[in-house]
Amino acid sequence: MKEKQISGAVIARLPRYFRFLGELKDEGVEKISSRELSKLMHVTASQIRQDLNHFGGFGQQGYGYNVSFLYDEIAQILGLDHTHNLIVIGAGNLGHALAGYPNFEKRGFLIRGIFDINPGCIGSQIRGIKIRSMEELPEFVRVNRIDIAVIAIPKTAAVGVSQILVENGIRAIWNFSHVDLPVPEGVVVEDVHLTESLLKLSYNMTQETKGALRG
Amino acid sequence: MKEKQISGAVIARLPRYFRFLGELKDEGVEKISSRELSKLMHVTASQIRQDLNHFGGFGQQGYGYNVSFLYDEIAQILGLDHTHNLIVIGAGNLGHALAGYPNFEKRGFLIRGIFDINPGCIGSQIRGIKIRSMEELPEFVRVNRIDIAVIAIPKTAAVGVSQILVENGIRAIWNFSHVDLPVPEGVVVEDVHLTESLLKLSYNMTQETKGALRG
DNA sequence: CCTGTTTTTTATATATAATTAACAAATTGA
DNA sequence: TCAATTTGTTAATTATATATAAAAAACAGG
Repeated sequence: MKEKQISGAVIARLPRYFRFLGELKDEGVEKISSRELSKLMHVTASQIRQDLNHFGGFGQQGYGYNVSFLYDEIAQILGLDHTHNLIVIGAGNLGHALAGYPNFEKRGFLIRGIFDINPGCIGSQIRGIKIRSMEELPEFVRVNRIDIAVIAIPKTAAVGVSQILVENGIRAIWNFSHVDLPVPEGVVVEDVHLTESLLKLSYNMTQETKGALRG
Repeated sequence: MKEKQISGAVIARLPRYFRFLGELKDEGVEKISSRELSKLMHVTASQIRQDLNHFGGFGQQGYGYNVSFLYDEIAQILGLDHTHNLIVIGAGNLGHALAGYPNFEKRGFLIRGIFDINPGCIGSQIRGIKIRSMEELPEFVRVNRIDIAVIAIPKTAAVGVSQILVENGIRAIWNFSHVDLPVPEGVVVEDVHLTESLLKLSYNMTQETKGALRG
């Protein structure tokens, strides 16, 4: 009954476990111990065991973890046991790239629509999905029961659009705009701030250079 | 003389401070206290003060922080006081989007070349930058003193390309492929694994739904 | 079909790291 | 001059990661 709060750090590692297990599964590996997996992933075996134990005892003493079973369990934990309805806001370069990425569909994230303000591109298609005008957005989200919206528009427009989305029942926003979106309790936001990622890279590179100069 | 090791968590927050300070600067704000900034950024004032103090005493008691000065200081810490030479590997949807993003150039990240294996697109241009064949890559990196390579190609090719890059003196890789790149000491990698980000979003959304069902 | 040894998980304890709180010292501005 | 601010820094708290100990299962050999 009581909720065990799982830390964000653990959650953030889960998709990586999932990726490695998927690869092992594809290679036909049947079982793996935390020690073997730790060598593969370059994390401690202790951390792997503790992370997985937050969600249940998936392993067996003396045996290890069954790759296929663990893979399926993590898929369920990540919410991949059913499909999700997605829309992409913004048909610029980035929106185009995201809408055209086939791997998302493989995981059950189905792109139902693309929206843009530019009249020049409205009506054209990306991978068979029509680009619609922003005026259609509110009704489309409600009628098609859209779960997730991908925001790939400039920051000046992003906050306003996110409000419209929230008002019409969106449950999650994958935010690529350079702004922190204010959303009410219950709506989930995952930020991908590419510029910030590049700046982090720049910092680390600069530090390496300094280190090299010192010897 | 001795190196104070600054934690990754602090580094990861630095670009966000930089973003907010940039916005304040644009709005003409001259000074700000850690308390005001904390309200704006939704972090504790204590954390702001402690984070900034890792790099130096930029503030003044009774006054706060000078926005413009602090902005410039962080820019320097992030390595933005000089330009960087970039190349993009992969002229697919994502490579296209990244190569076409004007904000990177504004921050001093200059895209010097784009590379692809597809003969169909070699020779064409993105924002005036020619797409070249992969055979030209090694020499191009050396001759043009490329600092950073953006990897936007499938994982099957990514490891091989990263080795070529390292051999020719690349110092940092911004990795969008779904694989962990093995690089030697001194070469920096920043991963942007979009699928993993989406899975994290999916998990958090799933949890919210469960929470709502319980009431 | 046991049995002892090895493997490996799970549970627990310890160590490390990160965040928040507290406060003295400095500065401002009336 | 003095009260109100606000930093830099030290201390306390909380969170996270690692190491250790205990329990369970597997397996080889008789």
